[in-house]
Amino acid sequence: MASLRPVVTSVRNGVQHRWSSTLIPTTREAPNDAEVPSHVLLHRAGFIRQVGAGIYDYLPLGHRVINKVAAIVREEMDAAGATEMLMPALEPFELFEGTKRDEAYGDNLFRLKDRKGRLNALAPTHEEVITQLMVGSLTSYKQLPLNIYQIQTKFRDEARPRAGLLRCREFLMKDAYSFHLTVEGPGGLNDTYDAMYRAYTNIFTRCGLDFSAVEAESGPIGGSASHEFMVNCASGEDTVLKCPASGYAANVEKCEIGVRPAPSKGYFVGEPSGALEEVHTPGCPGIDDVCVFMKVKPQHMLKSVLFRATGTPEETAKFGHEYILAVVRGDHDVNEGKVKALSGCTSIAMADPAEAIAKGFAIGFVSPRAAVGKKGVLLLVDRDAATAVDDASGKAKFWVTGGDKKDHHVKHFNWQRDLGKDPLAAGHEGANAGGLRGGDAAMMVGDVRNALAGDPSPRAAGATLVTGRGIEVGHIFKLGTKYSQAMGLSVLTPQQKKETVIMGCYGIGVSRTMAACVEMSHDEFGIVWPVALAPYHVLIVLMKHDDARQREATARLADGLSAAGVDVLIDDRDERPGVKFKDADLIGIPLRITIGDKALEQGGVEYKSRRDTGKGEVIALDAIVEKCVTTLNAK
RNA sequence: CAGGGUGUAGCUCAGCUUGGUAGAGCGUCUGGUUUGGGUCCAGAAGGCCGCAGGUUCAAAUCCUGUCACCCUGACCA
Repeated sequence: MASLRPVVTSVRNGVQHRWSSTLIPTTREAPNDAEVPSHVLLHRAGFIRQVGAGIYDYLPLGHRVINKVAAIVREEMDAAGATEMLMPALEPFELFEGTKRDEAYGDNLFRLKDRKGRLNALAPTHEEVITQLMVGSLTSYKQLPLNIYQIQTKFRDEARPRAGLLRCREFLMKDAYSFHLTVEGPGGLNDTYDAMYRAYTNIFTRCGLDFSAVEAESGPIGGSASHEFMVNCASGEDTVLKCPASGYAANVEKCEIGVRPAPSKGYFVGEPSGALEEVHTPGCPGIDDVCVFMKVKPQHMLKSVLFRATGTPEETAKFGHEYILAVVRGDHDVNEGKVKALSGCTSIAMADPAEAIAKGFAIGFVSPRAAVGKKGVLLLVDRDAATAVDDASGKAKFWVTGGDKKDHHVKHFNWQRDLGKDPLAAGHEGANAGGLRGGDAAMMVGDVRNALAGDPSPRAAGATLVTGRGIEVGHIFKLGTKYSQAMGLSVLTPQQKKETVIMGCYGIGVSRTMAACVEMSHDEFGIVWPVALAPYHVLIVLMKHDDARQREATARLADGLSAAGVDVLIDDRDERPGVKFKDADLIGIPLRITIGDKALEQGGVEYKSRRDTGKGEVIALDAIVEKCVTTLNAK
């Protein structure tokens, strides 16, 4: 039985797989609930199948792509000094209670009871688990810094899974956690954060993706600084803003706005555009409804959004206000992070409508006047809303805003005449000491809206921001001590003092990266994989699967390619040529070699790149391996 | 969570308004034909009409409930 003895080799060959021996269920039509290109194409090309809402099978082709992404991630993480481990997806629920993330995540956290009735969670991410592990493992500064990662399935009970692999309830993620004694200096958090930034740049570059690194909010994970890595793609669900002059880039939640020139006459100063007039606007609580009903443009409306301070009673008392009313122009969006920053209140949420109505706010019809004469209401006015003169036309600014009673709006609102107090009054006290106009301590002017294309850049004078769309595939955070503090992770310093460990965390959506790549790189015929992520490098299309000469040429070619480290898929199906070519375009392997009588008569085979149109070129059999390797390496 | 939509063959869908024993195309299987961009012909298999209840002599069809999935928003390391 010598022939059955396993052959052990250290030579790294590419694989040779046969279409007829694997599962590649291509379809002519996609299921009707697939809408985005990546979902349609990954389904049609036989990479994925839906199992439930936000839950997918990764078929052999899909799995190979996932593994290629993961391999690149591993190489770059390892090269950056991180080491891999594996944590469980199933965790005792108490872990999340300890850090209050059961509340922070809310319904997004999968909960399940075991047979003993104990509550467990399916992990959406692993800060608690790894911090607990470190509490039992780290004792000395000598063990730091440390950067540990894993590639593992994550669970999030998304309110609305959508867009195929782009927003799933179960997905594959690489998450890394780093531990430090200091932020600055050698071995500090900043060192590792920068190393991860470089590693991520390497990873997504090697994947062949067109991406941007942008400044971001850190979200419920908490922490101080954060960057998102976004695949640039018109169909992306996130908006990013960039300054072409300085290279500054940020997502819309984070993006600062440069200096916006103040109105020529000053904030709030100017004559009314007409007599204040009440308009009956039945059933029109929204800006869009009112604009249609009253035939005004959104930029002539004042939008007032009510927030409530949600800190502890002590925190709210210290803050001094219970509600915050943010006013922006009707065509602008309130930015919650900027409301927090300007107000100085760190925990706020949209006010509960019922509660707000009970407090006298006519939700849906609120104007800035609603903040006047009530106790504990801070009024924040965006710079673009705090004007009374339209500098472009030189005329009085025409404002429509809420009537502060149900189903009514007012027009010709003027800040000085109609606010109910003098917005120019002196007395800049406390939180309002920023020097901007804004009446008393309960009123401020500043930046509380999302940045838009055309806004001044915050990093380069004279430059304006441009917008693009992106798909988030990576996110790095400086966590600080949020988890180490809560869970008691500390080490002894050289001075023999206990010091709380400083942490960072670094995520990559592995399965989402596959989908983002398809979103970015496809055409009307199918997927166009970059070489690095393609499930196979070369597809050999065997025209006559039972022709001896063609089979022999195919075998020789496949051996040559795989020996050179090239992954080969052989389409050996008994199908008509048209079917095979259509499927070849659909699954998007970078290089296609057709073996048929036509080219063989000339002693060659037909060679075609997926990106090229047309029929391809005939290459001599003894030159084709080198041609493929050269082309693949050049990409 | 709010609003909207869809559940009929592996996939795309028709049939439902007006109740009468289940249809097409694609795919699959068989035989023939064809053989370089989703051939052509003939035949076959394949359905708890999402599930439960109700109305009726009779329900894919009407009514009630329920579940699932999708879209828009809210939400979202």
